[in-house]
Amino acid sequence: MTKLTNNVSKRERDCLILLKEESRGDFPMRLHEIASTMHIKPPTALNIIRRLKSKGFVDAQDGMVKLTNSGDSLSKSILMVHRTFESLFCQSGVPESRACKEAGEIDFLINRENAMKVLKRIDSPAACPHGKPIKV
Amino acid sequence: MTKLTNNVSKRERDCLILLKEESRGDFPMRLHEIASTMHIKPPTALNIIRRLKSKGFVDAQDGMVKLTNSGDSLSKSILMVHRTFESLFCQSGVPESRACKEAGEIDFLINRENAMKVLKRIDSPAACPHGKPIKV
DNA sequence: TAATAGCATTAGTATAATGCTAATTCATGA
DNA sequence: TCATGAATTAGCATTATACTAATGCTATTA
Repeated sequence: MTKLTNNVSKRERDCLILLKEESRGDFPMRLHEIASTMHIKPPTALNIIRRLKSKGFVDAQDGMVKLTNSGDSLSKSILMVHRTFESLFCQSGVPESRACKEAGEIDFLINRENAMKVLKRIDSPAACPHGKPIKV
Repeated sequence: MTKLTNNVSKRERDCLILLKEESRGDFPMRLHEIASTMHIKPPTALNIIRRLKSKGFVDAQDGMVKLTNSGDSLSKSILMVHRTFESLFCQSGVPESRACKEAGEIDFLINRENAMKVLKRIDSPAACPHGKPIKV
């Protein structure tokens, strides 16, 4: 596969973001919850979780899955990039939902520092179109 | 793999762009030339070429490889996106070579229409940092 | 307590993309 | 004619992605 900046694949990215956004506080997610949200079967989800675990981004035990500190900061970083580009697309006139989708395809591929520069270039909006803060 | 907007993978993208930029006029490229430029072995290059052929983006015969009309317009489209984002990164203060690399990771994933909107948002530069025209 | 329901996990399979080496074929020029 | 260079084939490996079927485990309920 392509060599990735953060060393996560698309589905691993999806899973990280899911964990970051769905887990309220320290409350971990269950495997079957992850699977159904991602529209995949539990064994497939388990596979993704396993890869994330081997990379040190999640802790998983008996189907309870949560981000490690490292996974948490990676998620934050990806979300920052995501919201930056989402904002760019929206400012450019791309409808919100398409902007979000488009940003999701690239947010895990773009270097954090470069995204922060882009954020300044587009006038440092404080929040993405959904109202979520960009700098976490 | 991820479902891609243009239905090409990273290496297929690399190969398309190579063919677009290296072929002078109708002059096709040789397989071994493609392979060495891409830093891969001929059989690996052949594989990529075969996939591109099956998607209708190149014609290949006896190691002579050239873009079809469809491959040519896809390349143009990817290059437009590439130069747009390269310009964005440069305008943001990312050094030219890193801007180019970063753009290359995402140019084949981003929708043409959305990129055109972004181009307007960043003041419609006529050329990318290397001086190549953005709207081909 | 024993059965079952629900969830996790294992095993096995498949596909696509990416890459390699070794062997073979084929044409061309010395 | 023979050697060289190039393309191609065959075979293999890895990673990411996804599935089904079978198994295991736990906790609740009848």
